[in-house]
Amino acid sequence: MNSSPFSVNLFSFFIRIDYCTKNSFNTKAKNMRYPFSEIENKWQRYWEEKKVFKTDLDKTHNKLYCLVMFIYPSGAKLHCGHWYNYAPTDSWARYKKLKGFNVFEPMGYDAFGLPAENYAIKTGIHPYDSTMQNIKDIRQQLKKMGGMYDWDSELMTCSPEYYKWNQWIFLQLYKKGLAYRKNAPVNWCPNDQTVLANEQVQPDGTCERCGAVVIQKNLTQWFFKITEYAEELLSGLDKINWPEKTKLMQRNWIGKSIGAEINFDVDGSDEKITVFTTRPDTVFGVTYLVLAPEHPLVDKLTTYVFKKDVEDYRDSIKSLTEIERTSTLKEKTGVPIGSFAINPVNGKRVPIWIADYALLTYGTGCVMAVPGQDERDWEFASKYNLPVIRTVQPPEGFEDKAYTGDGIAINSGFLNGLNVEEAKEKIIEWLEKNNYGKRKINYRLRDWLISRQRYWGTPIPIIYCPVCGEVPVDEKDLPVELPYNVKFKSEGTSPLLSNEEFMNVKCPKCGGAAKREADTMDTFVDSSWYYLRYLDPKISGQIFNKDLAEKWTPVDMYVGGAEHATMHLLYARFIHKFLRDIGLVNSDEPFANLIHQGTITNNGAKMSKSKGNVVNPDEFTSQFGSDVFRLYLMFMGPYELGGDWSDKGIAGTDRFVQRSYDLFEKFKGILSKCLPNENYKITSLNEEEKLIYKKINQTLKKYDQEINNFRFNTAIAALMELLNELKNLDKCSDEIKAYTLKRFAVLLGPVAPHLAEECWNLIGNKKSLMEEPVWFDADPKALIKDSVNIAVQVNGKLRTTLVIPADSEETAVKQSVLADEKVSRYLKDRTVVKEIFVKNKIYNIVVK
RNA sequence: GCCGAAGUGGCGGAAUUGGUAGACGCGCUGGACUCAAAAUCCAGUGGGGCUUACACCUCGUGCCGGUUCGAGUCCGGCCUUCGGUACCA
Repeated sequence: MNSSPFSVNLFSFFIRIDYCTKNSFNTKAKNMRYPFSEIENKWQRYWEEKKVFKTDLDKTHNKLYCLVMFIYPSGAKLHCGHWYNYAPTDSWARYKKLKGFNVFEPMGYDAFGLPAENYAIKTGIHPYDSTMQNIKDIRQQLKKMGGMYDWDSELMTCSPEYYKWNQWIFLQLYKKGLAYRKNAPVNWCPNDQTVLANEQVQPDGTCERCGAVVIQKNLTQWFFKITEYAEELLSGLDKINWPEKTKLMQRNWIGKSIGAEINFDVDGSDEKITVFTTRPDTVFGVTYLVLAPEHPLVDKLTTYVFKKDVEDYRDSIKSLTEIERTSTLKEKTGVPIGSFAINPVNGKRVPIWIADYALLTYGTGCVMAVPGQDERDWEFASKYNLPVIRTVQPPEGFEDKAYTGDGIAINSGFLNGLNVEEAKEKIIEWLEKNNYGKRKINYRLRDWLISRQRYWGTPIPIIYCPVCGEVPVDEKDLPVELPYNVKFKSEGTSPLLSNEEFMNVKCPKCGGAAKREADTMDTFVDSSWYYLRYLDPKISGQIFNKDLAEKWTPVDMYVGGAEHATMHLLYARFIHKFLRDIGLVNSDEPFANLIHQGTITNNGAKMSKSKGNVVNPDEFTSQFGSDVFRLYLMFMGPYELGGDWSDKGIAGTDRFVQRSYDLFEKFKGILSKCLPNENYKITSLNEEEKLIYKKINQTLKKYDQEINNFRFNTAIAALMELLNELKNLDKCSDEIKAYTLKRFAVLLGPVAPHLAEECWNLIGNKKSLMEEPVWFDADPKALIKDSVNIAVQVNGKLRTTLVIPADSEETAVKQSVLADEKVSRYLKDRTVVKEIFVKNKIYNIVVK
């Protein structure tokens, strides 16, 4: 080589490059100590080829149905939020499998829905095509995650074999009068161009899906009569193990109120006004009645003089949005209509008003106003100078406003002197006896509006015939297939209208020309019974395998987001109860246990494609592998809490995996050297062995408790503590090494499934861990502590800690306590007043 | 407004029935290895004080008060954040 300066430079330059490359290769090699990609592929292939996760559903002994809410196959694919939902739940399922349960964990696709259709409007790509593509991608991602899903049970709601049974359910409900059509004021989302159920409108009056402000429209729509089950939906909550807050939300949503209906005659008219009240005891204090402005009686009862005022008032209400109108912040408004009602209990003539605070959709749409006992009535009465009569004696010092508490009835004729509960009973008896009213329970829950003016959903199986009217499709003609060719222009009418071939049909009754219903069903119908179909998703001729459904439901563990509290989780309970009533299932509730994973946000906002803040798990799994990522998600914090996304700590779980793998590599094949006993006598072990033997057994116990209760973060912390302790495994006999590593590998099984299989295999096991599940219980003898640390306090302040033999009695402890200089110096020149001793915990001396 | 949950180091978070606050991890600091860096390993790591040092003292779980020998934990009154709900008679 020529030694010109140039070439020397060039040479050193190359050396440098070479060096860097080598180093970066080394770095990589270091990172690759645990070849996750190879190992994960290997075990995923093994599980799949050996059908390790195919559940034998005929074996119902120890059955455990573990379910996560199925996935909406959106274009954003799997994001961190999905992983956070699925991976820990899968770890729980694996834990149960290792413990010997026959676990069924299926996965499927909630494949109908708006986003795919909106995507079609934007891009022209058909919802079917985009959905199928998304499912294909998501299935691959799910497999890479390493879930133990039984892929033979996979289902998608957009297949005719599935949605046929949505239609079938519709027809069964229809037969029983539980699916019906009515004209009603309904929620309309101007952005999604469809109606929405009450449950799908957010508190601020926006659309649950897209956030647009929802408006009210009067339309004729299909409803499911969920209110028929209101009482059972309420009482059933006491029988299921769900988070209290979720049950409370459902209770509030159902909103049961107990009271009475009271009939008021109208002066000079044959009409009666029936009001609903929870406070019939206050009826003597009625000073006016209020009707909802839209109430049909208003037209009949408004007197000539008041006609214009009433019309003007109604117009002024119309210009307000529903949110403005129903906002509690807004001052109540109203006008009198000129008529008077007669109070049945005392014959008093009271004016009838209309006001925005009376809602047509609740109760009878008519309210008896008792300003003395109701805050809203008080506010209204003060504004319009209406009289106030107190009927319950307020406590002394009570200031000028409505009194809603308990007390003695006053100004109330034959009720005087009774307390609220007694008065309620007595007045209801009186009303019923005199035919002026009756006991009545009302619910806030409304019927479930299931029509959607959209394409990508289940067609409603109804035909409209000019002669026969509304005719249900015959069951044998199901499914009413969703045609492929339609125009995806969202114009507030159903896209199906654009397909003549679909729309025009012969009437099943008379054979004449008729039209199909062009609306589709709310996709929450699909998700109301999918857990039953999973058990035999290909079954034809019946909605699901009844025999298996009776054996396998209710679902033992259901995991999904809390945002479904008053939607999916309510609808599914309703449909389950209906299916029970028509003899298809034998349980009252679909989900026996429920857990909500917390929400993973990104910069404070929920991850969504539209917000552009979706964190893609692929970047982490390609760098660290699935196990490290799963571990990290579980280690982040309490599962039910969620939190804001940060990848800051992922290095910690990566190190844990690397170090664990190193340890097993180091003691590769240990089981071929020796077979460890079930347990060891502690006294036969050397000091290091003793410590490790105790630690592994303590960990078995702790881990078991933690993971059983979905406390993955502390379960993993226990494994990390164990691994730290295993630094000294070298100093143990081969038997103890084998004993410990066998158990450690099993503990890794749920939380790091691929790593665990590899480690299990490394130490010399032939069968895969998941193929032949193994679990070890802790040796109770190893859990016994022979010495404990007790805290020694003087006046409640920690002065020292002492190591003493476990279960030492007070007198023995006292000696060592008093002998300690750190303690005795605080006792000098003081008198001991009291001594508190808690065995194995604390010795506290109180001095003066 | 009402209902529910939660506030603990620089950060994520631990803490059985009231009994040694800060497990585990991240980050940071120092050291070892290296020509050097990365990786790895070892040690330290709540604030303040004091000491040559070992040690010791003191304050600390959103704020104020209470119960108790002892309070992150129980009680009363607030503050903040996040969910749910919105005139439901």
